[in-house]
Amino acid sequence: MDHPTDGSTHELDPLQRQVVDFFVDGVRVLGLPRSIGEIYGLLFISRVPLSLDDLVHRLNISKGSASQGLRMLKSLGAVREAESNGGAERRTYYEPAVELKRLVGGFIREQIRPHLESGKAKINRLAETAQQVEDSEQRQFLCDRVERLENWLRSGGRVLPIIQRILGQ
Amino acid sequence: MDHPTDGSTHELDPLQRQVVDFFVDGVRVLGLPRSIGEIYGLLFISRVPLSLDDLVHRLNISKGSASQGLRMLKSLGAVREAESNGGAERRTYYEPAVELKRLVGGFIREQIRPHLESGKAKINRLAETAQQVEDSEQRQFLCDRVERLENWLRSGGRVLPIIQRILGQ
DNA sequence: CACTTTGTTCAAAAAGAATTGAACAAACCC
DNA sequence: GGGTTTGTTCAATTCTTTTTGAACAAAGTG
Repeated sequence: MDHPTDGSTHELDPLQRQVVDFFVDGVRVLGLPRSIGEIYGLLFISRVPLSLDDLVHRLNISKGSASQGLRMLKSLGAVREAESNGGAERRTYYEPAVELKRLVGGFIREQIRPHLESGKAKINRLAETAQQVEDSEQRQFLCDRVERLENWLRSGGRVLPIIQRILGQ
Repeated sequence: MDHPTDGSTHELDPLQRQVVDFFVDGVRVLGLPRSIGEIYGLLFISRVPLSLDDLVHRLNISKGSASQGLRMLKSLGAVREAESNGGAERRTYYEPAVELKRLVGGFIREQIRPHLESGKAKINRLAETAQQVEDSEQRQFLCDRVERLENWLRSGGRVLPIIQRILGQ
């Protein structure tokens, strides 16, 4: 009962290592944990879908890490469950989404939009507070600043769809 | 010898607190440390430039933190040293850059471009390694993937100037 | 020069985030 | 039901990053 899904069971070969490291660095820039990069990287360079167990063994990470990592990658739309061949396979295998459009879209939806939304809410509260300041000079200054923040977020909101459009070829 | 630069010396008032927290959250999304958000936030909501000491006292952070935070903010182009009034002032005061264009430009230059560059370098090495794979099917697959990565980075490189242009009004 | 004021540096401590692993659930099989 | 295989959850641990604070430099002042 062994599982050499791709021709190799343990230990990444040097090229796989290079790719995994590339993605580890990549996701760190995005503020995502290392394991996410490892998992996605290995899937990205695999010709066949891999199971959770494959990931655990090949990357030397815990089942917990692999499970949580896959969950997040799924929520980002960066991996999907592969269509099982027969119906006789109960283990699920994962394959990467490799279109930049999808990856960027998922990241924006899951990681950026929510922050923009909560940012807007905070600014609204801020505007209220600023309105209540007695001193009119000071109030004017504060309202200016708040307005500037509103503009920032508006710009952010406008730029996202454009990014998505450009990255969708 | 006291320094109530802005009318208050200690303790942020509720509005200042709200703004600082807003920026603390904001910079965390960008993967920058909390202190950066605190410092920029307080400067952003101050009508007059503040000194390192002002920041230390008002934010309850260490001199070390304030010094390093200001250094980073300067390198990002997010704060600048204020023109000293007379010449009789040896302490330096800081004020925020409040144009989104500048902030985004600095972030792209300091945090994004370098990663894109090093990413390109890694992909080049990757391409070499992939070329040397014996099995021609496997080599074909790997080269496809590498090419895809190259496209991703190219797209990234193309999108940055567009973002900058849009955010510059 | 001795003394103060302002700011930087960096090793050590604290805070925070990710990973582990063991316990648990769910689904399948005999 | 009892046993196995697959996957999830979450408190405890480990690892990373940030912050602190004390020592140090630099520059001004009397």
